[in-house]
Amino acid sequence: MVTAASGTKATLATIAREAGVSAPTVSKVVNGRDDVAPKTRARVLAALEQVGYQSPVQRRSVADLTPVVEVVVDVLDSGYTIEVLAGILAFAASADVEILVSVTDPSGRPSPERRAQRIADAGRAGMIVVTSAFSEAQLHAFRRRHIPVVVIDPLNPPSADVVSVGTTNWAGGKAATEHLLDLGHRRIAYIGGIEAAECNQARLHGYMAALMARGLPVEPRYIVSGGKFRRESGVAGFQQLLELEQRPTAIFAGSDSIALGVLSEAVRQGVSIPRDISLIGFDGTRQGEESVPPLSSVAQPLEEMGRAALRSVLRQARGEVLDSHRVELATQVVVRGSTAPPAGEQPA
Amino acid sequence: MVTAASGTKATLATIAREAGVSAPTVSKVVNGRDDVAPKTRARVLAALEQVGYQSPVQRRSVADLTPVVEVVVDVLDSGYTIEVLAGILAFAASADVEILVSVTDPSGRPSPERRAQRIADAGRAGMIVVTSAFSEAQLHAFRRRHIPVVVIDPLNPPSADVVSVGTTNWAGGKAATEHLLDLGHRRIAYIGGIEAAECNQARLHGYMAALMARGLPVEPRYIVSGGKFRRESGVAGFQQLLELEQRPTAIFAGSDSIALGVLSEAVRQGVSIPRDISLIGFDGTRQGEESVPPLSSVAQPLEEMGRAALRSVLRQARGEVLDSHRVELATQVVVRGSTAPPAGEQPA
DNA sequence: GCAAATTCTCGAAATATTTCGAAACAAGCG
DNA sequence: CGCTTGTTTCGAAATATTTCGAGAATTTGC
Repeated sequence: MVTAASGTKATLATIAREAGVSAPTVSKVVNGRDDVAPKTRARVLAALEQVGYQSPVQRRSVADLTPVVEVVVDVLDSGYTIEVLAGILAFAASADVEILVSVTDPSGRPSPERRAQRIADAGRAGMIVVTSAFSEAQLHAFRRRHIPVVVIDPLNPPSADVVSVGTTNWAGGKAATEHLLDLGHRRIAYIGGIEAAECNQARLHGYMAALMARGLPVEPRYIVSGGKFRRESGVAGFQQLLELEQRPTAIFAGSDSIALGVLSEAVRQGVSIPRDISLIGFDGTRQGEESVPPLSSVAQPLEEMGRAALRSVLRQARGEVLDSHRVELATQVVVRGSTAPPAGEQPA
Repeated sequence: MVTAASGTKATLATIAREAGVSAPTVSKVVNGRDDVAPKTRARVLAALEQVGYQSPVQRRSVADLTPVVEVVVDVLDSGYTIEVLAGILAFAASADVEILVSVTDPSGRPSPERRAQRIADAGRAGMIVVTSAFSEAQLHAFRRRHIPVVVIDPLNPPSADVVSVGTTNWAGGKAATEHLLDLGHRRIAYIGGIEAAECNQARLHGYMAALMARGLPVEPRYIVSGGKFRRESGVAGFQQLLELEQRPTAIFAGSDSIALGVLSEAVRQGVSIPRDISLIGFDGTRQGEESVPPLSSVAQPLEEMGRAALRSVLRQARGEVLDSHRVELATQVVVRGSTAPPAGEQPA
């Protein structure tokens, strides 16, 4: 992209001559006005690309203004999102960046296309997408405008050229299941979140891998999925599991929110946790820590993820080359009060 | 400020002639460049004032760009803050406003003065301060620049000319206490948050008013305070109350976070809630709703408060006159599972 | 199918901003 | 006090953006 401007600096007029249009038209393209025909726009864009032009306002804005990074979240009521956000904000304060939070309107009111357009036009230094599905096309639109994007725990499998931050979901799922196996459990259920989500798949497969490694069968009736990563999924999933002839003795929930749903439904049904059924969540949120009994969980370094994401965005904005397009932080099984050996058995 | 431009529209050149400088100089003043001598700047500013000039970028930015409102929070880990923020974001999405969140750095790194300066310069449409203490001087700085500010649940008592949104803390404190009294409790404790905070004082006085109205004495040993509105305060406060010779039979906690701290410490100490001790919180957060047992609480319409604050900011930004500088939304006692008649007694 | 109305494109002219260098002023030094 | 050097302030010229109107393209109305 670095074009050695041979002698003369690139000005609007240069581009205009190159593209065979007037200077105002080039200005309009650069500033994203919409009164330019697509064909003309393309021609100007090509010329722009060739010469590597930067408008003075652009030059200034990267230098002076404190950069603004837009964070897009889907819902704000999960402990997960909040802790990631807290990590981002903490790092932002020390890095002298401002954070603009927006919620993906489920109704998709400002159409995704327009959204992308606006974020780009508003001169954001970058964007962090938290657990939301963003189409490949949209992400591409940002890349074309050189706006760095980092996706945290992408729902869609991270394509090679999107930077993403996540955790070792597969390893975490395996570790959680192994923890339950080590306690002596053999009938272990998995209650998942959004079925197609990359992280859900990884956790589920980690769970299956752990079972298979011990020569245990994977029982489809013990795998519940189809909801979201939310309380209600836990409530519903637990009810479903209770109806089985042979109940599981332990449950691995795909998120802490789901686990908390299981927990409250268990209390309602008179099932004691961990005496009757052991329960382990995923995320390691503060909410899980504070429940009664405190929730065993696969802790993700949520705040660290937020920090890592923002750090990566800022690096990209500064034009540094990243070592890797995918950062995976380690998960860790945290044993608290919701897991115990199955009734009447000793740990293996 | 409305000056009838006689015939000719105001352009930079007009101002320049008026002030006896060149057009570029006027441009620099308008755009806040710093290579203009203070004296010259003043002269230009005066001419600008006279004619009432608005630069085209200004004209555009007020019309086109979606306004940005800055939300300043102190911590992001309380359910309170999050729900207020959710309310703000929900309303923002429908009102086509963007929300910039910043956390008040406890170290106060970018000095408050500079912060105010920057927020003003960055062209924010307004600002919402959540439960943070902002000095009168700072708020005044914003008012001078015509940037609307709304404070949610101010720590300092709201001065007459600052717009604030809050709830009926006194009435809520009274209602919570009355609920416990109605159940038959007579020894009722109060665990407060930040002692000097306006809302804490109001809740405490509501509590005292309810006791006094029934002819009951206010026992200082039943009033614990000095912490923050956080879990730890509940843990510590509960421990302190347990050491009393005559334990209270009911506790009114100054916030849900505090109540959750009490709850977990009670479990640890083997005290059953509500059988041994009744507990009621304040805020009505989702976290309280989801605890075991679910927490009785004085519900504040948190999301509604966020919405109300943003609505008020936008109204002010539009130049509308507000009916009132203080909005108080009603609280409501929500009885869930953590309150019951005292052991061995019947409700009155 | 054609004229009228509307919308879309684009560039000339008007306006605004940036760059850059030249005065004006200030400070250090022999 | 002259001279150099550095800094500030300002405007001419260069560059960029906006406005606005005229033609082209498209839709609408009949």
